[in-house]
Amino acid sequence: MVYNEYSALSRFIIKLDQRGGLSTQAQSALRGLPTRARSFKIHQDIAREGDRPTHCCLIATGLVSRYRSLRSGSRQIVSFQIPGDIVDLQSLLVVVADHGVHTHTATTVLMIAHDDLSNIAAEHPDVARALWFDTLVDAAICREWTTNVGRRDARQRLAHLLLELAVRFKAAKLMAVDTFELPLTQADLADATGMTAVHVNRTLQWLRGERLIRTDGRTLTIENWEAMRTLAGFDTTYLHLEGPRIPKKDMRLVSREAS
Amino acid sequence: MVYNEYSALSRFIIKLDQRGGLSTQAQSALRGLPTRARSFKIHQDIAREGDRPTHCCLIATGLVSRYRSLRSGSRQIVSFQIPGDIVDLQSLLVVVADHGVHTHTATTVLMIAHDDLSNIAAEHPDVARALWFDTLVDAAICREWTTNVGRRDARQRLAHLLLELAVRFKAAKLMAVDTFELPLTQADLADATGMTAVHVNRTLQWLRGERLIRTDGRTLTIENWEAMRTLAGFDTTYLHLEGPRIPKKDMRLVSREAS
DNA sequence: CGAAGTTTTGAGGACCTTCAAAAGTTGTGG
DNA sequence: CCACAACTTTTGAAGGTCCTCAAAACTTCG
Repeated sequence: MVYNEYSALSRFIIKLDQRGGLSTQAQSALRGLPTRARSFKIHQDIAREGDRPTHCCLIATGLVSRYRSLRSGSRQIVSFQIPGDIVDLQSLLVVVADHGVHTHTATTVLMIAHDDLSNIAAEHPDVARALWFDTLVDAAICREWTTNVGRRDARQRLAHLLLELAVRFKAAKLMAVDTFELPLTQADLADATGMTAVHVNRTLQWLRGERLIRTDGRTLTIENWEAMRTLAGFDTTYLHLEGPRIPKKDMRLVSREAS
Repeated sequence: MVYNEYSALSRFIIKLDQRGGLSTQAQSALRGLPTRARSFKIHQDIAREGDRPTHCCLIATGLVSRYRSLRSGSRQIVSFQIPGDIVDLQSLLVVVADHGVHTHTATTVLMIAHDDLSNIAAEHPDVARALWFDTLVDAAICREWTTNVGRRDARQRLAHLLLELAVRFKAAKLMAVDTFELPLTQADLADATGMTAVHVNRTLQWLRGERLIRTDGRTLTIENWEAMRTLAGFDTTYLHLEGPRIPKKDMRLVSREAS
């Protein structure tokens, strides 16, 4: 998987466009965004709790997680972000980060200054709407995670997480057929599902034994989608892949003065 | 606690204003919003999963929760909303609701048509920003809940939830001193913390025994804030009570054409 | 090739659940 | 205003899921 900066920005624009329909002006404005590429090694923190960032990070390549850490030393991963996602879009409005951002692979991001993004959102109502929608999907995924951790047992939890990642990779065209690279350790999966690494190990063995998944190194294959979906109670609605509600033409979220 | 419609809308406007500073024009525009009051009995569903709502609901009086229900019959509450909160602000952009809304007391809400709210957001950038910020705080609270359910034990979980509610009630000026009405059953607390009602009961007894809280019917008193905070690892940052980052004056999230 | 990290396995135990029933509270209709 | 039903809280006992600790096997990487 190789991406250059152009395709990273493109991926982002395509995602926004699929979701809400971006005007061609908005698209070219986004393409003109000043960005600065930055590389991170594996297992680095892109941001820390308490930071007051001035830039948003668009993931070009790699996999990152957002996490909260507790005084006890334990960690809860609250989301994964894949190429085309903006990490910390919320930082546009929220001053102080309430969570950290961690790389799970070598990662390149495009840094976009808050001011630049604000300006484009100001000039292009459809961009503002698309960005807002993005944060709403983020929230919906988070609600699903709360449900996952709160009310499902270990097997269901893990199955649900793996299905979510598979569906998101598919939607982002990062995955062919049923197999994808999942560069997460069992400890990472544990931090995302509220389990221990040991129990993740045993649960994965069970999923493999039931022929629901197959693993080969860091490659994961969903062997039996239907059984996985049934087991996990997985329903893609919460990912809101269908895009936002479009206001009637004269009811734009944001309108220019006259018109 | 008695509220009329006027104070409900006021409460909402005050909250937005505290958070971001609303222009006086924006405030009066919001005050002029056409609303329709609607009453719900206790234990009713204001909305269901799969709904496609056309209105947002501003809570005037009462306590409601948003929840997801699983095929297994269990339920996960993903947030509580109190007077001055808008439930389903996300429905402005997200077509199909991924969760239900349930009343825990008799509740009155002000229904605000999506179109009306969109229009005001379109004309007043500071309103659009305030609404967006509101959804971001919602997401931040959800991340904290995921962490709570995923990585804290029963005592910490329950303490954390009670502290959050106490702090939010205080911020909304719905609570004097350390005592407030909490019209939730132990089963409700269980659904919010991912526990069983039985274990909530035992955990509450422990909290009472340690003199951390006191209960009298549906009245809850935080007896020892400091010990509760330490126990739960509670830090108010995630509630973002300080309000949003304000873009530089010519860098508004949304700008009128000329200016 | 050695060191560090990851996966796997085992054993014991803790936390929390489940089931069941009693005690207490609230709400409703006669 | 009492009686009764429905709900909520409380208690007990038994058991299962998941955790902790520990160590071995395996993999990755410099």
